[in-house]
Amino acid sequence: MKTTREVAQLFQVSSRTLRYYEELGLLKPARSEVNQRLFSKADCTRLKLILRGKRFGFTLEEIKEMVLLFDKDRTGKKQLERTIKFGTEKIEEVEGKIKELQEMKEEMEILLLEFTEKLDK
Amino acid sequence: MKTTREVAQLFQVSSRTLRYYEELGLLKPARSEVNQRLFSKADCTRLKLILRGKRFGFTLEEIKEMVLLFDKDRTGKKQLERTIKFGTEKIEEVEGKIKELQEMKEEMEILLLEFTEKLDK
DNA sequence: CTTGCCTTTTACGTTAACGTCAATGCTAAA
DNA sequence: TTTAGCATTGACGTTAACGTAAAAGGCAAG
Repeated sequence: MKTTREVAQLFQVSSRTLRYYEELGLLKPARSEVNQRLFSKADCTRLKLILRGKRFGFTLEEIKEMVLLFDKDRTGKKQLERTIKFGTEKIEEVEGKIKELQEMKEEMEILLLEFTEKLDK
Repeated sequence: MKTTREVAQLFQVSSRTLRYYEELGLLKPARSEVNQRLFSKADCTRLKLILRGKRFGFTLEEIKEMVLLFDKDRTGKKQLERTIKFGTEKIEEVEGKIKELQEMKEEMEILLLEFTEKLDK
């Protein structure tokens, strides 16, 4: 169990950010006897997911949607089917992003090559 | 040469957004005799780059930096070298993002598999 | 010519994602 | 016991990226 300060340092975010994520229902750290936040390993994993989502331009609302869907124990068949559908969609989105990034990379490499040639001659 | 409305529709952004990008120096469309914006093919290409950057969570400031660097004719050797260094860094960033996305995809696929198995039995 | 639809600039409004500050409280050290 | 160093909850401030409304003008149709 880690304190706010520890987690903040570990992930390079402010304590305010952690409180904000809790406010939005993205994190639910336990509390000590004196009401201090205690982050479990699961909380840290979740935070990692949140920060990764952010790095790819997802909003916190979108991230919440994803985290909550993949988090809860989906028992009912209907629920399970919806989760699977959602997951499949998200995976396709990610695939699309990967393709786009690869295009981007190639274009940048071509540009870079041109510049390098200019430099060489 | 396309008008604001045409470009806006084509890229699914508002006219305000186009004006805002011009305000920031990201776009520099020509003007007609009656002072209306005219977007060349180059402007459209640039807009495409901007929107792609946004989709990956870059801020408009970062995008501006990239667009301007890759845009201008870099003549001086020093300038060229700096551009190449910057470009190399950016490509590495993109590579990192691709890797991370692939990890993300794999994790999601594992999760999905678990859910699917639950459903099957 | 005037009505309607487009554009322009100016300027204030809005929302997400925090930053920052104040007031309060526990507690370990001096 | 007082001082210092943490954490807590409000609550107001800030910034990026636009939205939106107002005022003015071009121009083609009726």
